[in-house]
Amino acid sequence: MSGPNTREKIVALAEQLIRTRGYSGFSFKDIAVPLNIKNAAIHYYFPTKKDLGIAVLEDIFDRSLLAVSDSSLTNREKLLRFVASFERSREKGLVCIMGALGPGYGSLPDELQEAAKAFAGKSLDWLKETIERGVTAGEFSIATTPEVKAQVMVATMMSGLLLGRILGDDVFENLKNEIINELNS
Amino acid sequence: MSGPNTREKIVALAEQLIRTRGYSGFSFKDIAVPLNIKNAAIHYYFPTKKDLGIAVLEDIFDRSLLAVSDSSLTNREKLLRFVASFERSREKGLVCIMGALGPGYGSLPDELQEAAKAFAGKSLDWLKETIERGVTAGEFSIATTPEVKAQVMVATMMSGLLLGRILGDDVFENLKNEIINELNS
DNA sequence: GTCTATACGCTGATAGAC
DNA sequence: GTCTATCAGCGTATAGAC
Repeated sequence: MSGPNTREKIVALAEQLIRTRGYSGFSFKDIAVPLNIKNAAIHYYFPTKKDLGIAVLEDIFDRSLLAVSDSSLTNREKLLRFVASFERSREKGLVCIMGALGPGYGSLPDELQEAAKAFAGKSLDWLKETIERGVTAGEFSIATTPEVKAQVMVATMMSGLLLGRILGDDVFENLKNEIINELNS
Repeated sequence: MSGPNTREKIVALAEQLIRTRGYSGFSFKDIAVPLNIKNAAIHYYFPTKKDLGIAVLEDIFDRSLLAVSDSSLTNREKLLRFVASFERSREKGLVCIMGALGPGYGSLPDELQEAAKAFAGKSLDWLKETIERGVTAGEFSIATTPEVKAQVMVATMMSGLLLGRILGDDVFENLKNEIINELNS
């Protein structure tokens, strides 16, 4: 009924669920029903829930790298794309994956914790290097180290999504603009 | 066995659980077992899980107001106390309550969503006013409006806790210091 | 106030047919 | 690949005894 790309549909829906309810907040049923499959079909692709979680993390990482690795872009443009990706999340009502996994982090399966840690580390490394290059190229300036600036950027955008959910779009917009404005100096 | 303050013990443990695992990540059993009571005893105090969640939120709000409402403090000192409260959370491995509820916000019971919204709104209002007064009194200066500055402050501290969990204390320290440094200008 | 007992749907997961 | 059938355990919640 659902074709040969069931696996991808499962991952896509699982991502959405994790990013709206958290890892402990979704079940196999939440995937099986909308996709018109049985939970046994999910287990065929992903032996355990943890495996599904890891697949989601890998999928997000691949896509976010792709969205941002166009070498014809300036470093400033890359960072703006990074910010824009949070804006698209906001529009869909999703929080970022780190924001989704952070609260329950300590009670996640070990492998999933490691995957999340690797994801976060690689994201911050990419940001740091992009900021570093942008500064060297004179595209913008920063008031602190590239590393701390990278942390401030994710922290602000991540919380923008979280607070935006609770308090409304204005908060997200304000936070986003703070980051963009600082990229113009 | 547990005396007349069972209710308070339940709320205290529930708070800890919500702030380590999220609302959907803890169960009545997680409370009953360590407290040596039966889950029926919890239901005696809190008819539903949602009621317990709301009680936790109210408890946190009362305590955080108390910690910060000493009128002999300068506004700058009050803000530093606000920052320090996140530091204590960090030491205990807890995220802030907004960070804990944000990810699953849309799937929380309606009443709990409203309580969280009210909590967040009141916290930001207090911050905004304290910042405003501090600026007027010449205790420090800000580069944006008090409202946006308040949002930046919570956002940074909140994410500090979330990212700190995944990536380690350094990240939290960096983020915290960014906020403190800006209070020295 | 706290317990025992119980309801009953949901949970992640498995075995085996097709 | 997907299904049916089934599992043991956990989830919140209730009734009624003490």
